[in-house]
Amino acid sequence: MDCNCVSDLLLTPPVPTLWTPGIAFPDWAYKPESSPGSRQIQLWHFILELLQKEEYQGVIAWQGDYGEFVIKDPDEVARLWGIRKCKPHMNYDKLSRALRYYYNKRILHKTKGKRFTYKFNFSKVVLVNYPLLDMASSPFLLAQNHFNGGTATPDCSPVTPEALQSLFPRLPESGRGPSLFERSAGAPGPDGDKLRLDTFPFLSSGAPCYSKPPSLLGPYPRNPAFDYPWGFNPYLPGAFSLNNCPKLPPGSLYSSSFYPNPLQSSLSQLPHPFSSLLPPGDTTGAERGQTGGTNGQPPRLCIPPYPGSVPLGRTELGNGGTGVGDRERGETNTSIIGGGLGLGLGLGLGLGLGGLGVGNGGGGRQSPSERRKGVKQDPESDSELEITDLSDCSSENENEPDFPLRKEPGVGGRSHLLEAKSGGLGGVLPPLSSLPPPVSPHPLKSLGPLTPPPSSLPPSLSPSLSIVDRQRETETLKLAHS
DNA sequence: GCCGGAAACT
DNA sequence: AGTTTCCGGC
Repeated sequence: MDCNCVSDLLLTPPVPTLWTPGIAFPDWAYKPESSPGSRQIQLWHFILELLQKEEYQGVIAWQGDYGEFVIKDPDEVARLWGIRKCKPHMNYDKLSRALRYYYNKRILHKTKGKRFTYKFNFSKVVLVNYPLLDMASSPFLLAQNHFNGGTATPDCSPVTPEALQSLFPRLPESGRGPSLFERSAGAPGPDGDKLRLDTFPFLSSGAPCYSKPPSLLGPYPRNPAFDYPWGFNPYLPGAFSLNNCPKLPPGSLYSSSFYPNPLQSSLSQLPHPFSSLLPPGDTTGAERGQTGGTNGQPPRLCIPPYPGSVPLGRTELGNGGTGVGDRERGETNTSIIGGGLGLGLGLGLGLGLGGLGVGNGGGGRQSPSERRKGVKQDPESDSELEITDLSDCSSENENEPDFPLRKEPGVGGRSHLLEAKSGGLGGVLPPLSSLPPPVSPHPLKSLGPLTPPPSSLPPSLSPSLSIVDRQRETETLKLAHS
């Protein structure tokens, strides 16, 4: 029997579902071209997913520093992961091994001295998620530099609303609070909207812009405020569902209602350093702990007051950065945008969101005991087997027992929990009380699906294209169009 | 508990 | 590639 995990649901209907407005992780993020199974959820995705859900707070939760989380119930997390991956024998030991592989990738690192505590390197996560982002011209980068306190170079042109618009042509309009756009009279709709720059205070900067940001050239001193400048927004409703192992109606997993308006949520949850720059009146309703949820759900984010604004600037970071070298270990929290960009531009954004191996099932895989000479008993024996909603999640090996199941916290109620009306974001935001320390959300993340690659587009416009190629192509197309 | 090598699996 | 599985070592 096959394991109907996420991949199955994601693979058919190819793109549309994935491009549902508001989806946190666009289709391309899953690197469909990389391998047949590239859409399978990755562990860190899963971790983030758990982290953002209140029902799993007792299992795993943000704690401590930015991006730091504690696995309160390792066994349970492992079990859930096992369910997701259809690996009945998953345990914390194995899961943690997988987590350790993230050390090298700079996605995670261990918080030394704290049991079961890890920390996300959000910028890496972001980079991984935004391979298409033109970092070279992205004003966001500038912001980063600004926040890093770099020095200016003369050749910076301002970021115009038009520029932003071109960068993020599909920025949706937020449903509540200050709109991200100002409608231009003549041209309603996305194309007629102008991005409200005041909504992106962090984009502006009178400060310096760099032809080559220092932060890209190497590690920079740790500054808590900038640890995760483009952090993955742990508050964002997940792009994943815990229970996609069982057959569920696709809608329950990826319907637009499942996701909040990412733009709104992201922007309203500006990264810590940026959020502090928000104009007092410009934080969206979601902020300041208002009850603002459109669905009556409490807002889940808290944006600090706005100390002032900064002028705009644009940078020309043509060549991104240098590669990042060494792995980050321990508490040293370096990297971030610098390293990330370097990796992204230099290495072609190596990490993909997608895992490999389509759901799968099948396979004539040897059992561990067969594989190894040593006969080792699986600690998770069949003794406590139970079956719940894993019915469709067969083990990869017919001989293997099913999952030892415990109750799944809120699995059933999650979808409604996460429900958010399109355009509204409050609904999915976690309650302030459950907020981890302000972690930087990633504004771009929501902008992500800059444009779902229309099926009509030439194949070359596929996500697999390099940033540069893509850019060129896009421009070419534009020209052709005009 | 945590680490990371090694090999296998998808 | 991203785990999964196992394992020896600290």
